[in-house]
Amino acid sequence: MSAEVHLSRRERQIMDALHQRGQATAAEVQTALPDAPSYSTVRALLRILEDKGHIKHRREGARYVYLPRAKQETARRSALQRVVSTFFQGSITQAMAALLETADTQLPDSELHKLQQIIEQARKDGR
Amino acid sequence: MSAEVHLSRRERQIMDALHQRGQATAAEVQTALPDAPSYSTVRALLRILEDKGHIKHRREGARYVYLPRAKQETARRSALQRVVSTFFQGSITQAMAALLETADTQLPDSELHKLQQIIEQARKDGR
DNA sequence: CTAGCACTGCTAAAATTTTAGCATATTAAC
DNA sequence: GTTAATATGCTAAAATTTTAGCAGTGCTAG
Repeated sequence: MSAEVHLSRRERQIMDALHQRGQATAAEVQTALPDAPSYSTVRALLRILEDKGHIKHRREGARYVYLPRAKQETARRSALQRVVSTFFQGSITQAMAALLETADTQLPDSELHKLQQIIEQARKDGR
Repeated sequence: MSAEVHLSRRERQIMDALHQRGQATAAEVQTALPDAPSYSTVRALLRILEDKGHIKHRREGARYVYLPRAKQETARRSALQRVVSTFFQGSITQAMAALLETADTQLPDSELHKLQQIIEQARKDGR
């Protein structure tokens, strides 16, 4: 379990695929990768990632199902923090504003309403 | 200018440093990198990134100041999209909710108020 | 129980990335 | 205009990453 924090290009791609899906078999990961490499390549990388402690696997019949070791919530949080600090100088408000504009189409009013409620709640909690 | 989209580990680190700062000299990039490599290593990578078309440089007296070639807004947008699709199954609302909780400390009420206004505006625009 | 299929483990070669160092250029001070 | 300090350009070696393929294992159908 090397404590390496910085993933290589392929390793990151695989972690992304797993985060997106929650879990996946080697074959699923393979098809999910850009410029999909050979099957045995994917398995080698999965083994490396497991070695490094980033993922774990569960046996399911004949095969392994891989999943991230960190809780989804933790992974989400740190991904967001990275983006906010790298691209928005740490301003959560700015990031949220950009997020609103990111939508391909306008968010449905119901979603916007939800957001208003969430923020309203945060304001109350803050007191 | 190879059209390679997927950056290597170091390349990504350098792009992050540049995005965070807007622009930087080779020396500044060097100190910004985790496990800072030698100066000439940084210069080599900067040249490679420029080759690939990801960054450009401006001469400033004796030295170069490097900066991302993509507009900040574009970079921000695609970074957010990646996070939303990888970690939030595409749900902007969920991402925003998580963002609110991400704050180390509660966001100041004034910021929350700003957000409410932004959302209010979005609702109006949506009509 | 056994053959066929689909999977994993491992090893080593290929490809890419990362690195240092030497050669050369530019600036600024004197 | 010389010199010292600080840059960049380039090349090739070192290190890491990525890959394929072979050997072995477990499942499942007949």
